[in-house]
Amino acid sequence: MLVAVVADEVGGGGVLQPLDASGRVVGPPEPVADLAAAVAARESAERPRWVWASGAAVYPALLRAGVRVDRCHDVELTEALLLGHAGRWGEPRSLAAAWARLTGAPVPPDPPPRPAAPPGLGQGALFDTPAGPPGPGIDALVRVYADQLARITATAHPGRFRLLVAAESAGALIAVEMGAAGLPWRADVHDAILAELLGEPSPVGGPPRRLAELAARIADAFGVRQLHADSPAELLRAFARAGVELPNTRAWVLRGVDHPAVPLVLEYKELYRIWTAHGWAWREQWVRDGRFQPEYVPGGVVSGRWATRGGGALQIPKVIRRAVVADPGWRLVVADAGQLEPRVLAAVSGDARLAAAGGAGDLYAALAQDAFGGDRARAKVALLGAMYGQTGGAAVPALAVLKRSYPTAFGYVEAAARTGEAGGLVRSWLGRTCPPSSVGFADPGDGAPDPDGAGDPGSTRARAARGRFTRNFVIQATAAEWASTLLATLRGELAGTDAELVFFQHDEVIVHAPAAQAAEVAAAVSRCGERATALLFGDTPVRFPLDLSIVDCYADA
DNA sequence: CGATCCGGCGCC
DNA sequence: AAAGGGCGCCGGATCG
Repeated sequence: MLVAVVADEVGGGGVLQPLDASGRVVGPPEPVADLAAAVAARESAERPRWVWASGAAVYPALLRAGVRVDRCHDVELTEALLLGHAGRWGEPRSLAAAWARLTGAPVPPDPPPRPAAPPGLGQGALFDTPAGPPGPGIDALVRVYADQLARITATAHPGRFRLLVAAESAGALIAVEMGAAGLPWRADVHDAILAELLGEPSPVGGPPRRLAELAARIADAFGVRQLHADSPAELLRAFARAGVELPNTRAWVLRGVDHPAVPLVLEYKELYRIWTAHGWAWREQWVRDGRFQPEYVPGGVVSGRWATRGGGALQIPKVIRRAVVADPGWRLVVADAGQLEPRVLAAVSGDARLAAAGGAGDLYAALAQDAFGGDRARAKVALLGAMYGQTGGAAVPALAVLKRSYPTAFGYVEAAARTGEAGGLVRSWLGRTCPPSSVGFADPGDGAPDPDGAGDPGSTRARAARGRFTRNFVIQATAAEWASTLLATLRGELAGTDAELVFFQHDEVIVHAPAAQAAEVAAAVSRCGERATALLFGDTPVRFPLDLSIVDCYADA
């Protein structure tokens, strides 16, 4: 059963429209005065798949009203996937835009992305329904949905694309729920970490004690009175005065320099970053009532990975993770898909020999045993180099071994690279399509000098970069699909329990669960990993094992 | 002056 | 050891 739903602009009402399995209207539309109540009643009665314009727009208000739904079809996310598949990446994806394309009307641009809102803000209905012309009605929604079903059927692998759409739509629900739940965060532990690393905070908002000390010692080492160690330009000048010419001040460049300031600068950079990116100001802005509540953006990355808006949730430094602590009587179930991308390559390429290695718990070790004379490090370098497009350094001989022993897998990523270099598009396993090369490049031919050709899509350098991007895309995007599928099935398993999904980072998921349920949750995560593998790849010999731990503190996982 | 670019680094 | 893919975020530098 399907039910299309649109929310009124104001007042909390809306319209429901039952559909049959093929998207055809069944009976008249039903205006309701209390949309949340109507959705809740229908959900408990028949668990329909809800068809709506955008989960990100519709679901937060429902969730605030205490209504959870099991399944949905997210028209906006689906439109983006379908446009990409048709090589029309970047065209407006809103329901209004899709409706306009269907009727030949002028296509409205998508609204600009809303800026990041710290917790406590953005919770009002005001933010969900910004003032503007009324959106398309229920008829438009129903017809765009039917059109999307037809376009999905016309894709190269409709079954896979349906799975992609379902996982992407589920992701929209999970993102809203996970953002609302938040990651358990102990502000007192966070402060203790900061005090230990940085010393006392400055009362006037300046650098904390240890940073100030380091800055003074760095200035001393250069024999100057004062120096902004966080300014790359000043650092370069200071090193130049000391007779050291550097191309930049990146950490790995500095590590090769013999100068007494180097270890101080490296320590300064590390601590400075923690202070500015995850220090006291960050904690005050993003942690409320013991929870860090970032806003997740499913499909926010072209490869299908999630992004976040504000808070840097996907870049929490390891040292700060000690502040992520389960509530008393609860546990964190942390699951990490180890070696996900090489396993994806083994599965999608159809390379039987690599797939056999992928059946092992340690793929790199199996590879080493099979073809690299037992040298695990070399096997790892070869596989990563093949997926990232590495062309130089120690990876070269290892890549030659890989090419000889696993020609099918090697050929898979090579073909993706050649397609990209030639200006073509590549797709993930389920059918997500990469953006065209024009995206992300400045308009060429504006007469600006560009000696190395970095910004010119036609240059050798740009073509090579494009090849590395498409090479990686087919793997990274498929890995994201495996992870989304796991997440969607796990959400289903956790429904009706007290356990909550609280974090998701590319290939890693955290569930906050009552201690007594933690073992059961861990088993569920395992099952969902196996189900994701079967849904994507059928009966592949490749395994996708999860590193599972049940801990009080994220840092102990 | 604010807006935008860029270097640098955190995560995967 | 060196360097390939994807991001977000910060502050400094620079632009208009």
